[in-house]
Amino acid sequence: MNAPTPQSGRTPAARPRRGPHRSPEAHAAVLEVTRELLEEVGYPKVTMERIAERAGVARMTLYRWWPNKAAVVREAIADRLTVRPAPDTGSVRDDALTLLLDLVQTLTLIGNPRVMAGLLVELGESGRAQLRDFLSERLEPAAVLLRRGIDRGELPADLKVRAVVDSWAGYVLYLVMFQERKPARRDLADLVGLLPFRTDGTS
Amino acid sequence: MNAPTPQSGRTPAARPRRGPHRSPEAHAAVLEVTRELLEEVGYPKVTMERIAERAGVARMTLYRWWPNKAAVVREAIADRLTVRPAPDTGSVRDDALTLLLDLVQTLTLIGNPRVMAGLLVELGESGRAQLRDFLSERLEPAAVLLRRGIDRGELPADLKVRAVVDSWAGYVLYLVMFQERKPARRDLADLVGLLPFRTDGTS
DNA sequence: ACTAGACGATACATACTGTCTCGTCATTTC
DNA sequence: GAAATGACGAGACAGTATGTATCGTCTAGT
Repeated sequence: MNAPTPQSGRTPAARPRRGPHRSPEAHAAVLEVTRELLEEVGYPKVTMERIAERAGVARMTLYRWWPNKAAVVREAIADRLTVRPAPDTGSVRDDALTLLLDLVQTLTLIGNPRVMAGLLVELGESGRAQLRDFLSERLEPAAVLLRRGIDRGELPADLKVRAVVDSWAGYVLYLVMFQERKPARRDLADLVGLLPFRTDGTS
Repeated sequence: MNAPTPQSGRTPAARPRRGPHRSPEAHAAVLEVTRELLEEVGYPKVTMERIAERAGVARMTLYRWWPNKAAVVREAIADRLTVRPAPDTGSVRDDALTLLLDLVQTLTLIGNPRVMAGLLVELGESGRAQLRDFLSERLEPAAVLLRRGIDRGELPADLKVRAVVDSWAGYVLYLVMFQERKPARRDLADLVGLLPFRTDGTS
């Protein structure tokens, strides 16, 4: 979502500096510990104090690098999320399943209610916009995949790609966040099976 | 979700009591003000102090009737949610659209990120279970509607009802909560249009 | 050797939560 | 009416969180 080092700003050529540098171990430890704590005790009970203690740093050090708790949490999650291109094995049915399984993996972390809820709460307007963009970006490969299916004649030309993609995203988020259930391969296959394939309507 | 008066407990015959009674106006005002504040400033900034101030009661009065802030918020939202049966005009396509439009209305309140996020955060394990049950209950009519369609032959017998319902719920929640966009009638019609109607495959 | 600066420790102001106590006053029953 | 019941407001309080400021120390680069 955004830069890993909030303060460094622009230092394109990495001009060497005097004195000691920011400890990379501490940085990584903080993010790791934050993720652990989020899952263990839930957002409200993740305090700067607790993070500092378990990461083995002073609380001041946290405030030195992050403006507030929300920023720490945001970065802790952000550096675990990547976008992958849509697979292309020739079968929309198979590729869609692969893509959805992958999406489940991503959203199982971000969608964990203990994690996501805290984010949504503290994130404020701009943070929510970031999240929105992240999700959209993360879903683009699904749209690509569907359009490819249309081009190849596997799917009807008038398929509402947007509707399908949004319903897929919603499906996964709904199960993970609200039903707190990780959809199985079978569930996802059912979901894909709803698509109006031109060859052989049902499985 | 639960009882409107947390403390009254069991008083089946409403045995008359001496002295003054709990002010119904104050009670209603608190809930109303809480809803207002949730939308205005978001969960974290909704404090007991602010609620009390705007509702024109003492902070103590809040703690007299609710154990904590989460309880106030929960009740404030709960008394705005109801379950309605599935419509039945004879056409699954039309009925589904009606039902989805109605679902959007409900989830636009509960799904407002400012509201929902706070709930998820503070609600804890049991609260999330309540929410889960509420959503499931709220979605049951959709399943009924689809099964009716299958019985009447409008939809194939092997339709994965569960998958459709969950994807509908997810779709609406995703748009409302994450994209912060209220789906239009058109969008919902597209969604319904994805169903594999036996008569006339596409719209 | 010198020095910038990262880090830890500590103290601090502020804010919110939730508890407690007390005095006042409206309501309901006798 | 009169008395009792208890809802309410006001304020004090402890506990805990956030976020800021200051200082001394120690270390990695020049």
